[in-house]
Amino acid sequence: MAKIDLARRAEIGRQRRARTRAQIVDAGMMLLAERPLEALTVDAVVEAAEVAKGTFYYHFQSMEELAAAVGERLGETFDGLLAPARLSMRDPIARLCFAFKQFLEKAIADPVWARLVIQSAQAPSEFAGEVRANLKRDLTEASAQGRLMMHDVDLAADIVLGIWVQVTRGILQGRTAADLVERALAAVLRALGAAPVRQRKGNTNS
Amino acid sequence: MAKIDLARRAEIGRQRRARTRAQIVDAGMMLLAERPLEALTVDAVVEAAEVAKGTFYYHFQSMEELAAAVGERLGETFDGLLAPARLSMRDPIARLCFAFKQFLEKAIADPVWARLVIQSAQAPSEFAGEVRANLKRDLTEASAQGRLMMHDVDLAADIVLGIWVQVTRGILQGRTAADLVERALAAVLRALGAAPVRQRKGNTNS
DNA sequence: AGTCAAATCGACTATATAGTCAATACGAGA
DNA sequence: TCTCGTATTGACTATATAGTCGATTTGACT
Repeated sequence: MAKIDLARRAEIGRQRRARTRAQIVDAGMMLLAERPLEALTVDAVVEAAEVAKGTFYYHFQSMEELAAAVGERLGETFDGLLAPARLSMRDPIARLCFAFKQFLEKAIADPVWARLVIQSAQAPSEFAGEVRANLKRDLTEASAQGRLMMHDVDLAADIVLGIWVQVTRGILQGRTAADLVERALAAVLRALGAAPVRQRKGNTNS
Repeated sequence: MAKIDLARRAEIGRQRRARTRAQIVDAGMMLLAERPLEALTVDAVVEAAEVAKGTFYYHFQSMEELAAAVGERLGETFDGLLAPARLSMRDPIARLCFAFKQFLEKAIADPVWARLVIQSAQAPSEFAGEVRANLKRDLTEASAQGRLMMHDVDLAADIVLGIWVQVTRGILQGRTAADLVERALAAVLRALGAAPVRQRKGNTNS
């Protein structure tokens, strides 16, 4: 008899499971920040996560699956960084500027995050694709408003991404001059042929 | 006695040795174009080069040493691409434009080369440092002539390199619009705040 | 304290990779 | 054809890594 509540059991399990899984993903983030996926071993992950090998395979089928989980977590940090922009900014160029600054400032404040971003930017991952898609959306909108000198949106996206990634690399190597973020942003806007965001009726943020 | 000419013997050996070594470096270039050094195995190299494992270790102490040799070869292709510029162009911005165009056109024509360049641009290798140093030299000279809106040479270098690398990535993914190279170059010059090279007395190329 | 399903553990087998070395092949000159 | 210094070979050992699975622990609930 003893009709135990199985659903409850499962719920408890899910919580414990989530904690351990998070440990493994944390370790994965740390390690993927310093070496590419192909060079990362399961043994290294389980040692860093302080977990047995079997536990890894209980949570993930392969390293690729872990990498996907790390990518998802990274995507969440992006969403967190950009949340204010989505709410209040209607101007596509203002959004672009805000995101660019946020990303560079985050990179300055959190080198592990920066390294992870750069590693992820290498391979065409799901995460990289999403960033690019959002960027292209803003650029297309700005272009439609006649605010850009460039009309090849793909090229424009490559220019923004390229400068972003390379400046982030520079930050990791200690090239952090005064006003770096503002200067880099100004260069991006010049490259795009976009005037710095001016106050227009109801277009900029609050 | 039979006083055999030992120097001659060594010379013969050196020739055979050089052939085999070149085979291994070729294989290394091919493989390093598709995966990072940390993910490359000696077995994979010797299989691709069609030599025995012992032969690899007879020529190189480690994979790192092979990577260095590949880097050197890559550097030679750079020199070859830029040779015309060194001879005739006194204008630093003209040199920069020429190099930028050469590199992108080479990337379009030779995807393996492009992949290898991008992989090498990742880690701060000796090769990457040299490209950066040359670029900074030209940018410093241009800045001294008052031809640049930017005065942070490191940032300027990051902008040029970033756009170059990202556009090259785009090329590898099939984003090769018409006039891509010219448009990308124009964007770089706008970002730097440099007017397109105009004919000045004795400053441009022949 | 006892129960039990879920989660965790770590020893174990398979395979892959690094690095070594004695044996062999090569080839120009004697 | 034979010699001999040099280059090449591939089998071999040792180590690292992937992936499995039965044993063990955990913790809410009874």
